[in-house]
Amino acid sequence: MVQVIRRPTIADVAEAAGVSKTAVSFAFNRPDRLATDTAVRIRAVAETLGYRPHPVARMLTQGRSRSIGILTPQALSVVFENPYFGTFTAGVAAAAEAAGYALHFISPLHGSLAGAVNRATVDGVVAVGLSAHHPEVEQIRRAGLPMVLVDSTALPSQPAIEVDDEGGARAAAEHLIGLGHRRFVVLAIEPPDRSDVDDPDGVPARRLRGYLAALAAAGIDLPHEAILTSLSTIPGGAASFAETWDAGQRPTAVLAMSDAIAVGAMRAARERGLAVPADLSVVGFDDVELAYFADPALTTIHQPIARKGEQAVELLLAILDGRDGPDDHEILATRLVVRASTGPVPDAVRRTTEGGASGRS
Amino acid sequence: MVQVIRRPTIADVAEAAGVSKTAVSFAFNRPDRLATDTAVRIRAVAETLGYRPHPVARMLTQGRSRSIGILTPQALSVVFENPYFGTFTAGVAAAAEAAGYALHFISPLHGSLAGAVNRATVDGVVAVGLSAHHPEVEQIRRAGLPMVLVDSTALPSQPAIEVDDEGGARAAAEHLIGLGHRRFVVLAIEPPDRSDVDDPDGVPARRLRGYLAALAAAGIDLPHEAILTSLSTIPGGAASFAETWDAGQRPTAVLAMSDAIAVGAMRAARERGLAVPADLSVVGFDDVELAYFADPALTTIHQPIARKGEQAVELLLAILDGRDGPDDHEILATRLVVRASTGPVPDAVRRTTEGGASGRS
DNA sequence: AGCGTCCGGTAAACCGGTTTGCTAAACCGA
DNA sequence: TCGGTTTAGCAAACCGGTTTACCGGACGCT
Repeated sequence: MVQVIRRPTIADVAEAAGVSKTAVSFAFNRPDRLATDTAVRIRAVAETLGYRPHPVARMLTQGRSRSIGILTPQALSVVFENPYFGTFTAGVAAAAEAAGYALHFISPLHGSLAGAVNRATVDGVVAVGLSAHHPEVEQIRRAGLPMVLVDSTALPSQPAIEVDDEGGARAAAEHLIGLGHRRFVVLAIEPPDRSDVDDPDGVPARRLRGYLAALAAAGIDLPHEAILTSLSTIPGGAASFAETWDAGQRPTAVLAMSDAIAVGAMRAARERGLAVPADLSVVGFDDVELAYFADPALTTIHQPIARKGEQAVELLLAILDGRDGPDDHEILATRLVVRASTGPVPDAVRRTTEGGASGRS
Repeated sequence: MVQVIRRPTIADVAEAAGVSKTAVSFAFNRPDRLATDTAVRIRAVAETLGYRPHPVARMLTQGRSRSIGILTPQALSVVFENPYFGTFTAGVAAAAEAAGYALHFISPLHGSLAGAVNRATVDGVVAVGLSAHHPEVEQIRRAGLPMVLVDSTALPSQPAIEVDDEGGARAAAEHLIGLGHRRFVVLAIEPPDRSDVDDPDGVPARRLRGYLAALAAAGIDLPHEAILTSLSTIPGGAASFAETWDAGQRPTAVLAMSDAIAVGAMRAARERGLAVPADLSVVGFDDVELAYFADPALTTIHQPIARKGEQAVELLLAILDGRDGPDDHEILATRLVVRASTGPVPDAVRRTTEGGASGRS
C-alpha cells in the first residue's frame, strides 16, 4: 500500500488546529485580526504539517502574480548565448527584485509566441526586439496585459524604452570616414522573424539608416552586396565577413551591428591574413564586456544596456501601479568608444582608390 | 464615467453564446465533446469578446504550471552579470523549451529565498550553487517541490548534476607545476552566502581541494594568505590580485577559480607592469567565451556548462513524469585547455627559488 | 443596568476555470 | 412500436486559497 503524499491544504491546517479556514488565512496574512496566541498556535500547527499556501490559489484570489514576463521573439537557448542579453537581463532583474517581482521568461513555445503568452502568469511584460505593429504585440494588448517595448520604435499608445540606434550608427560610420575609409561592408543583424526583415522600426533598420546617412553625407555609395546579414553571434559575424571577402570584395572598414559580429569578423579577417586595424578597421555596436577584452580591443558604440532593462521595468511597474500612463517615452543616448580596432585607411589602398566610392574591389 | 475594462471570463462567453460554461470549456479543450458547429460558434464568440482563458485559474484546476524554476542563491542582477550563467541558462532553456516548459527565475526576494520559492508557481526547480544541506533546500524538499541540484555535491536522496571540479582544479595546478612554478596564489570564488563559506560541498571548496591536492603531491605548501576571495567578476579578480601583490606577495602563477577572476587578475597584473605569461602565468576555470577572446587567450579548465543545464532539466522532467527516481547522479568531466596565458616559470625566479616551497616573496 | 464598541472568530461567497455525473433528445435495429 | 445506445449539452462540485459580512461575548462608559 503506497503512502500517498498529498500536500496539506488550508483546510487540513484548519481542522488540525480546530479553527476555520479563515482563521488560518488570517494567521498568515493579517495576524492583527487574531488573538496573538491563536495566531501563534495556528502557525505552529501549519509548520508541523509542512503547510505552505498554494501560490497559484493565492494568485487567483489576489489577481496578481508578482512576477513580470520577459518576451523574446527567439528561443531562449539562442537569446541567452548573447552576452548582450545577459547584461540587459541583469538590469531588468535589478529593478524587478527591488520591487519584489520575480522574472518569468516567455519565448515562442512550439513556434507560437502568442500561445506562450497565454500560458504565462505575469502581471506585465517587457518585450524585447518586438516591433509595435507585430501581430503578437497587438494580441497581447488586446488581452489587456500591460507591456513595455524595448529595442523597437514606440507607437504613440505603446510605452517603450528607446535607444538612439540611428545616431550611434551614424557616429560609427563618421568615425571611419574620418579615418579616410571609403570602402565599407556592413555586417547586419538578422531579424529573428522573417516577417521582420523589412521592419523599419527594428534595430537593424535603424542602425542601417544611421550608417547610410553618414555614408551618403560623405558621398559614399554602399552597393547592395556590401550588406551581409547573419545572426548576432561570433560565428555569424565570421561567416558574413568570410562570404563577402571570399566573393572578392575588398573593404577597408567593417561596420558591424553588434560586438559579437564584429569579433567574428575580426577572427575571419585574421584567418585570411589581415591585420586589424592595419589592413582592416572594425567597429562594433553595443559595447558589451567582450568588446573591451577582444584582441584588439574593439572600437564600438556604447549603449546603456543594463540601464535600458531597469528603465523598462520601472516604466512597467509605474503603469501597473497606475502611476504613469502609456505615453512616457524616453530616449537613451549612445556614444562612440574608440579603442584599438580602428585606424587610418592603409596607405596602399589610399593611393589606389583616392576619390573612389565603391565598396567593391 | 470611466469605461471599466474587465477581462472577459468564461461565464461572459457562455452567456454571449447562450451556452453553459462547460460548453465553452469543451469548445477549447475537448472539441470532440461538442457538435462541430457549436464549437465553432463558441470559439467565434470568444474571439470577438477577446477572451483568453485565465492561465492562473487553469493552473489551479490542472495542478500544473508547465514552467520550471531556476533557483539562484544570489540576486539575479549579479548572477546575470556572469557570462557563465548565460551559457548555463541557454542549456536550461534549450531543454525546457523542447518540452514546452517556460522558465521562472527565483532569487532571494528581500533576502529570503524560501519566501521567494513559496511565491513561485513552478512544477519543479533547478537549484544552482546551493548545497544539499542548505536550510532552504531542506525546506523546499519538505514542500514537496521536485528539485535538481547543480554545482553542488549530491546527497543520496537528492538528485543532482555533478561536474568533476576537483579533478579539473588538480589538472590546472598540475599544469602549472609541470611548467616549473612553485609560488602560487589562489583566487577563490566568494560564496554568495556567508554561511556557505566553509561548505565542503560547494564549488569553491571542491576546486580548492583539487588545487591543494596537486600542490601537496608536489611538496608545495600554500600559505593561508595566498588564498584570496572575491566575487566571480573581472573587477573582483582584479581586486584580489591587486591586494595580494600590493601586500608584497610575489607569485609566479595564479590559480583562478573562474575565467572572470582570471581575466581580472591579468588586468591587474598588466597594470602593475607584469607580462602574461612571461612574468606571470594565469589559469582560469569554466572556459567561457571570454577565455577564448581574452588577451592573451586564457588557459583554463573546460566544463560543459550548457550541457549541465540541459541535463539538469532533463533529469527534473524525468522526475516530474515519474520516469526516474531521485537517485540518478551523473558526473560530467572537465578538461584542461592550454592557451596563451601560461608558460614556464621565469628564469630569474627559478634561480632564486630553486627548491623553495612558499607562495610568499 | 443598559447601551455602544471592540475583539476574536466564523460561514459563505468568490476568484475563473475544469471535470464529473446526469439527462433529454435523437438515432437505430428488430 | 419499443428498448438500447449515442450524442449534445448542462448543473454542480471542485481546485485552494482570500475576503466580506456577520455574530456572540467581553468590556467600558454613563
